[in-house]
Amino acid sequence: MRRKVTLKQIAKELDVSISTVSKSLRDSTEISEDTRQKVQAFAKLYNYKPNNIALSLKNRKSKTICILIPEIIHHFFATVISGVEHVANEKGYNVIVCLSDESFDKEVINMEMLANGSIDGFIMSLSKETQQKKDFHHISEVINQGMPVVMFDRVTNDILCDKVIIDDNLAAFNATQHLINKGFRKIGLITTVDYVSVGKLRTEGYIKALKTNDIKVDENLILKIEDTDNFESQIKSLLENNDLDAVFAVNEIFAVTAIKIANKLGKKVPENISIIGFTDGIISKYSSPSITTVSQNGVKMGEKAAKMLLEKLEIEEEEYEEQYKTEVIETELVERESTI
Amino acid sequence: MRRKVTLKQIAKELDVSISTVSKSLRDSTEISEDTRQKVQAFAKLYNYKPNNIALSLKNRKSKTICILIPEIIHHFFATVISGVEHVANEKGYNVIVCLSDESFDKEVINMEMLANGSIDGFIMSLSKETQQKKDFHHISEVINQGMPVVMFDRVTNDILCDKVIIDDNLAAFNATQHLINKGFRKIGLITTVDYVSVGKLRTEGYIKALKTNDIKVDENLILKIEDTDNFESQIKSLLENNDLDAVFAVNEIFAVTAIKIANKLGKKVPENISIIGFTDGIISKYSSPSITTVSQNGVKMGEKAAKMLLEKLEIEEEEYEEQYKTEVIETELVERESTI
DNA sequence: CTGAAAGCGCTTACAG
DNA sequence: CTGAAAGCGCTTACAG
Repeated sequence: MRRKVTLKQIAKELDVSISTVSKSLRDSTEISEDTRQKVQAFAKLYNYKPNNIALSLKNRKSKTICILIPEIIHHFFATVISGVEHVANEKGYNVIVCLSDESFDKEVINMEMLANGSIDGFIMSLSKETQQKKDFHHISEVINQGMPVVMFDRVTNDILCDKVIIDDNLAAFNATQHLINKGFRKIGLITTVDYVSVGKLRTEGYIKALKTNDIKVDENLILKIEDTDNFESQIKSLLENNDLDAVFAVNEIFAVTAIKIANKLGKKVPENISIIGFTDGIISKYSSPSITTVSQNGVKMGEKAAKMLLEKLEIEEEEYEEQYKTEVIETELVERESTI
Repeated sequence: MRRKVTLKQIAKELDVSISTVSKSLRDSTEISEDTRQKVQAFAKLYNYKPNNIALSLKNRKSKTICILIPEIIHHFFATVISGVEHVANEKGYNVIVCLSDESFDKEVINMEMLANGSIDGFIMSLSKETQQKKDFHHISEVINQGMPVVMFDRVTNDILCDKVIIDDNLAAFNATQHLINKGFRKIGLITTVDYVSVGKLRTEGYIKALKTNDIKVDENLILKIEDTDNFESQIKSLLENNDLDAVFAVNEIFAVTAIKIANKLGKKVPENISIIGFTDGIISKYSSPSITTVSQNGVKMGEKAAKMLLEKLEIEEEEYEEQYKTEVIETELVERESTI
C-alpha cells in the first residue's frame, strides 16, 4: 500500500524546492527546460495527481455542485440528475446528490452542511414539507452568502434565483383540451393537494381548459390526493361514482393506477375511458396500454439548470450582477394507447 | 451579500488569537469560561460554520464517499443510491453520485478524479464495457493507495475487496424452479450477453434448474440480448417461433416487453404464458398484469455496502487488516399476476 | 532560473 | 489561560 505522493515528497527526492516542483508541473516558463522535464518524468513515474482538497482550499472553490431533490426513486428526478451530471462532468465539475426525502429538516441540514465550502452551488427542487411550510430561510441564507442556486420544477416565487420550470398550467391546459377535442365532457382530474406547486398549477390548467370550453367545473370530478400510501381507494370512488369519459392525472403513478382500477371496474382503456398522465417515465412507456402523457423532459431540465448554474460560477465576482432568469422548458403531449 | 465568516475575522473582531477562537468553539477546557462564552455568542450571531474543505485538508479525510454506477435511470440503481445515502447521511457522510454510462473510460476518469482527496472511499458497480474488457487496473490502483472500495451487484473476482451481491444463480434457479413446479416444461429465457456478470449467472441458474428437473436445455429458447435499443424484434421471434409455456426474463424491461409482445401475438398472460422477471421495480409493480419477479432489494444492498465502507473508514489505520467480506443479500420471489 | 514566504481556513502540541 | 508556530497540500507574487 503506497500512499499518494505529494509535491513535498517529490521536492525532497529531487532535491529542489516545492515551488519549483509545482511550477514545473504547471509548465511554467519560469523553470528551465531541464528541471521541468526531470520533475515531470518523476511525477509521471510516481503517478502524481494534485490533491483536490488542497486545490479547493487554495482556490476557494470546489468544482463540485449539489443537486438536492426530494426523492431519487421518481424517474423524473433520476432523469434530471442524469442531465445535470452530463453537463457538469463535461465542464470538470462533480455532482453531489442529496435527498431531502420530502422533509424540511433534511433539506435544511443538507444545505447548511454543504454550503461551508464543500460545494460551489445548488440545483434544487423543493420538498413537499418545505412548500407546505413556506419557510425558505435556508435558501435565502445560502444565496446571501453569494452562493448561486438554481431551482427547478418545484420552485417558489418567494425566492429570487434562476429557475427552470415547465409551464405546468399550459401543459395541463393542453392535455385537457386534447381530451375535450376528442369530444369528452366528463373529464376527471387526479391531482395533488394544492401546496405542491406543480399540482396546483396543473389543476388550474385543467380548470381553465374546461372554462374555456364552457364546461362546468364539477368539484366531484376533482380528486386531490394528499397521502401517497393509500390513494387507490380514492381513485376507485372517483371512477365508480362518476361516469367519466376521460381522466387527466398529474403524474404517471396516478395515471397507471387509474388504468388498473378502471380495468377492475370493467371499463376498458381507452375504449370506455381515456386517460392522460404527466411525466414521460418508464411506467407510461411500458404500461399496458401505454399511457398518453405530457412529456416533461427531465434530462433537458437538468442540463439547462446545470448550464445556468455553471454560467454563474464561471463569471468573475466583479462582473457579477444579480439578474435572474426563469427558463421554461417545452413540454409535449406524447400520444400512446391510453387515449382514443 | 455577506461572505462566510472565518476564525480569522472573529479573532480580529474580538481581539484574540485564532487559536483561542478555535479552542473556544470546540469547547476546550483550556479556555476561560468567559472568553469561551464571548466567542461562542459572537460566532452564533455571525452564524459561523467551519469550512469543510479546510477541515478535510487538515484531517486528511473528506467525510464524503462516492457511488459510481453505470446508470441512474435504472430503478434498481436508484434504490441502491437511496440506501447508501441514508446510511451515509446518518453517519455524517456526503455522497457523490457518478455515472459511468456503461463506459470504461468514464469509469476510469471518474475514479481518478475523485481518488485525489475528494472522497474517502468508493461504492461501485462495474460498467458493461469494463466487464467486457476485464481491465480493472483503475480499481486496483485506488485500492493500493489505501482507499477502500466496496463493489456491488456487478462485481469481479479479479479484484479483492468487500462486495455486496445477491446469489444470482440461486435466484434464477428458484425462479425457474417455480415455473417448473407449475408444470411448465417449455420455458424460454430472455437474458443478456455473457460478459454481463449477473446475466451470465442468471443464465446458469436457469440451466441448472432445467437440468435438475431432467428438462433438455434447448438453445433456441435462450435469447441473449446485447443491444438494448432493438430487442423487441428478437423477443418477438422467440415467442413466435416457440410455443412457450413460460418465460424467465433477467430484468423487468425484458419481462414487460415480453408481456406486451405476447399480448400482440394473441397470447394472454398468464393464461397462455407465464412470465417471471428480475428486479422488483416500479414497472413490475404497475404493469398490467403486474409482474411476478425476483426481488433484489436495492435499498438493502446500498445500506449494506455503505455500512461496510464506513466500517473500513472508521477503523484506525494501525488496526487495519486486509480482510474482505462478500455479503449475499437475500432475494425473494414476489408473486403477482403474470404467473398462474 | 530557483526558492523562501505568505496564504487558503482550520487544528493542536507546545511555550509562556 | 492565551497565543505563536507548525502543518494539512497546494499556488504564486516576490526576492535573489
